[in-house]
Order: sequence, then C-alpha cells, then structure tokens
Amino acid sequence: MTNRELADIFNRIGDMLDILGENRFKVLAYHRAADQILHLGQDIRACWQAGTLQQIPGIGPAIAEKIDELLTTGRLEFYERLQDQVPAGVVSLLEIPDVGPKTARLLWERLGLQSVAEVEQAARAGKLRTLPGLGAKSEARILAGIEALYRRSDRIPLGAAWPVAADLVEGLKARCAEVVDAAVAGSLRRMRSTIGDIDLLAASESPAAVMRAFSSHPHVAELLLSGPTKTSVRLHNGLQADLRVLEPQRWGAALQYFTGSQAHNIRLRELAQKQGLSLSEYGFKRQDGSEIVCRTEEEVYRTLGLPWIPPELREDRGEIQAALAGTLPPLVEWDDIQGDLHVHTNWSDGAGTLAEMAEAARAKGYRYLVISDHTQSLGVARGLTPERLREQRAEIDALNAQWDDFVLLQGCELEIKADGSLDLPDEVLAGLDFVVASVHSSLRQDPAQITARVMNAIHHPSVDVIGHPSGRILGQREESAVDLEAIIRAAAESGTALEVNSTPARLDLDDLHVRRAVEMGVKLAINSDAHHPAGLDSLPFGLATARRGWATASDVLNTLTLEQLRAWRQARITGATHSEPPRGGRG
DNA sequence: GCCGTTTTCGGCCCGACTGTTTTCAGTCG
Repeated sequence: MTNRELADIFNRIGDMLDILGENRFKVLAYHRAADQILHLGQDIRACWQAGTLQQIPGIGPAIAEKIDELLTTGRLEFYERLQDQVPAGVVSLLEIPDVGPKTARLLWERLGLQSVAEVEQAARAGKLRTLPGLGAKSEARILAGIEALYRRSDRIPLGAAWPVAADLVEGLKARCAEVVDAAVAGSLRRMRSTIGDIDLLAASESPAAVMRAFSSHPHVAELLLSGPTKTSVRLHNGLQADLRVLEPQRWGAALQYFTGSQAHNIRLRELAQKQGLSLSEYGFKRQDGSEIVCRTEEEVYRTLGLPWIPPELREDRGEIQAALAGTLPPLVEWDDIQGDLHVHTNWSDGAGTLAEMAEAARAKGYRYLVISDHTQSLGVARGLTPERLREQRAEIDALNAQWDDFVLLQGCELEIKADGSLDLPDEVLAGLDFVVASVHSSLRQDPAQITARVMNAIHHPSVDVIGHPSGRILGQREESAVDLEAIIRAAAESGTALEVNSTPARLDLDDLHVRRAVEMGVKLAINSDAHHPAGLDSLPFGLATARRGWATASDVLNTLTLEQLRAWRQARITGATHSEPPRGGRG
C-alpha cells in the first residue's frame, strides 16, 4: 500500500466524518495526517517498520494504529464501518464546487441523492430549491458547479502558468494608474510544480478601479465573484484567477497571507496566538484591538520572532520549527549557478547549433556548458555514434579557442537501454568530459527491472548524473516504477549526482525526492535539458524545485567552478574522497 | 484526533463572499 493510497483513505475518512457531523477538529486531524503521509518523501512503510510513525507530525496513537492495521492486513475495520454509514457516492458530492459536507448530507438525507449525476438531475427538475436553506440561486450555483466539474481542467505546469500570470500583473500595472504595486502570490510564488489557480495581489487606495481593470483584461472569460476587496474570474485557458486588493501600507501582511500555503499560515497564526496576537491578511491585532501593520513580509515574520522564510519553503514541512531554531538552510540561488550540464544541439534533436547554444549560455553569465546530445540507440532523436561524437569534438575544440571566460564541455545524454546496458562502449565514455545517463524507453517495466537498469548506470564510473530519474511528464505520464528511494541510496554510495530537470513539464526529481536526496548527501545537477537557445531560460524552474527540497549551493553540482567540477569528477573516477572546496560566485 | 517553554486537558486560524436570511450558516482558501 503506497503513501498515496493511505493518504486517500484518511482523506475519505475525514470527509465521511465531516458529512456525519463529527467534531471538525477531528476531521481536520485526519486531513492533516493524510497530507503529511502524502508529502513524506519516503515510503511510510520504512517508518512503520522502524516504529517511528508517531514521530511524524500530525500522527498520534489513533492514526498510527490505523496505519498499522492497514499495512498489516490491507484493511481497516473503522473505515469499513464508516463506508457502511456513508455511501461513496455521497462523499463524491464534495467534489462539486460550493457543495460542502452540510449540503452533501442535506442532499443525501432529504432527497436520497448519491451521485453527482443524481444531483444534476434533481437540480434540473427544480427539486433542490425545496430544501431548507437552499433557494433558486443555490440550485443554479450547484448546477453551474457540476458543469464546471465536468469540464474541469487539471492543474497546469508551473512553466505554463507563469507567462499568463505575468501578463495579468503587467496588465494591472499598465491598465490601471491606481495600482501602487502588484505581484504573483499563492502556489505560483511558492513555485509548486503544478498550479491549480492563479493568485494575484495588488496594492491600491482605489480597489474598485483595480477590480474593473482586472475583470476587463483580455485573458478574462467570465466573472465568477466580485466584492470590494476580492474578485475571481475564469480565464480563457480554463484557469481561475483570484485578485485581492489591499492598502499599500498592508502589503507585507497581505503578500504573506496570500502566498500561503494555508497550512503554513495556520502555523503562523498559532504562533501569533501564543503571543496574544491575532494575524490576518491585514496584519496583527493585539487583544486591546490596536494594530501592527506590516509593509513588508520581513516585518510579519520578525513580529513572530522569526527570520523571513523563502516562499518555496512555506508548506508546513518543518520550516517554522527550523526558523525558530535558527537552522533554516541557505537555499541555492540563481547567482550560485555556474553552468548547465545538460543541453541538446542540432547534432541530435536540438534546434540550436553548438555556437548558438554556447553564446546563449555565455549571455547568462555561465562559465561552462555541457553539450549532452542523445546517443545512437535513440534513433528518433538522431542519437550520436562514436564517429559523430568525434566529429562533434573537433567542432567543440574549435569553438573553445575563441573564449577565455567560457568553456564548452563535450558530454552526452547516454541511453540506458531496456536490458540495462549502456549505449556507448566504455572507452568512448571515458573520452567524454561529462556523462548524463537517462532512461527514455521501456518506461513501463516492473519496479525490479527498471530499478536494476538505473542501478547499473549509477555504478558505472563514467556516469556523472542520472537524468530525469522518475521519467514523469506532468499531466501526461506518471513516473516510472523506478524505486527512487533505492536510487537515492545508491547515488549516495557511488557519489553519482541526480538531476533536477528544469523542463517545465518534467521538474524531475520532484521537490520531495530532492529533499530526501539532500538528507542523504546526494549531489544534485540542476539542468535545463534545453533543446534550443531559449530553452536555457527554464533553469529557474528547476532551481525553484531544488529550493523547495531545501537544497543549498553545496548540494548542487553546477554551483562548482569548472576547476572544481573537474576535480569532483576526477575524485569520483579514482575513488578518492574529496573535501568540499569553497565555491566561487558568478558575480 | 493531536498536541504542549503558559497545558496530559482543553484548546485547536481568520476573513471574504454568497444566499437566504432578519443575524447567520456554509463554503472556500
């Protein structure tokens, strides 16, 4: 039973208890436990076997016992009894926007409705308006919610949401003189890998003018709700966008609040309470009603006795405890990045020439760039044979003669073939400057098979990095069955680095496995996997993913200078232990 | 159901918006 399956069960238990009218804090406890399990970053069976379940925040004796029963027997009596009381179809009604536990229970008890389709039928027949507390408007609203549910678009990748959000922010600033400041907030500012909706914030003394400018933006398809401080719209691409407008002097508190996450904010408010303060998007309130208004986020955190916490960490995964203890990690930053270790050119399936890719990298201030075109067995990508690699080497050498501040390295993205063998002979690999090894084929092999393939590459002395280790494509392809925990352990032993692939649709490793890798002392390579010069621009998405996994510069291979990178590689090949040299800033 | 440098019992974040209401409940984030 996987973490996700356990989390699903506890979430459904929470939903069923909610519908039954159980104490809301008990309901919350189940949802919190589910969230913790889902974001554990390692298989919960390891904690179970080690007897450390109750060390996970939000898991106490009752839920630990239920986890034990589920993992031991595959069943949970408590859950089965609840399922007898609340039909699964009734729980599914909670998926309808604006239908919560109270309404779901009402629909079930008074009209016997047990599916979204039945609710839709009843609404069309005008039956919902006969229920206490519901009128014609609620009925129409629920019907609209069901239609939205049917055409619901899934979460979209971070990299796809950014340009739209940037357009909206720019639009606000350009179209409305009353806007003092505007910014992206929410999960987008926290740089989650996928985005469910776009949260925006504006500072202004004239909210109404800002709301008008927002709701008339060309991206906007439909006005969902509108009040004096908040407007929600649906965009033409199907995404929902929410805008909050606040007074400029409250900017810091508002930005903090609206960035979330919700779980992080709840923790902050609990801290505030202990100090006799109440925290909201407007700032702090003392018990006598006087206010502490915060113009910056730093002031919000300082008032609570905390250092400013980077948005990427605000998920209630230990960052507040670390901030209290003064042990927040110094996260890797853009200025730390010295080069990109994985790009393609028109020698294989890329669109740019060697010179074009090199100049684009130089323009970013990089000191080096690894050309890692595909290898021969990936025919669709015109993978390189040993002969063509030799020809490419000559061209790279010629290009390198013209720079004294930048170096092109010759590498490859080596195919890990379906039988686990590598796509180039050892002597060819040994002649390259750097090797990224990746799986592109037979992604549906069983866990043992595909894990063994990657293990083989990890233990090869010429392989420096495992590329996009999970193989996921966001919204299209689940990760392969590869045992990432085992891969991370093996990488820690062999000194092989794991990639954080920055392509917006990949972001692979994900933040949770980055965190696990950092804990295990594994080096990360934050790479763009660019297939054209503009593709280099996606590296910040991988950088953010690494930051979400608590990575510091010393965890990241491509923060090393060229000399250090070469020394790191040499030390691995010779098996020597290497001390950590100081990093040089890119300036 | 979880949790504790104010607590092992008694708390548990806070506000906006909507609809159906005469002051509030439900939902959402």
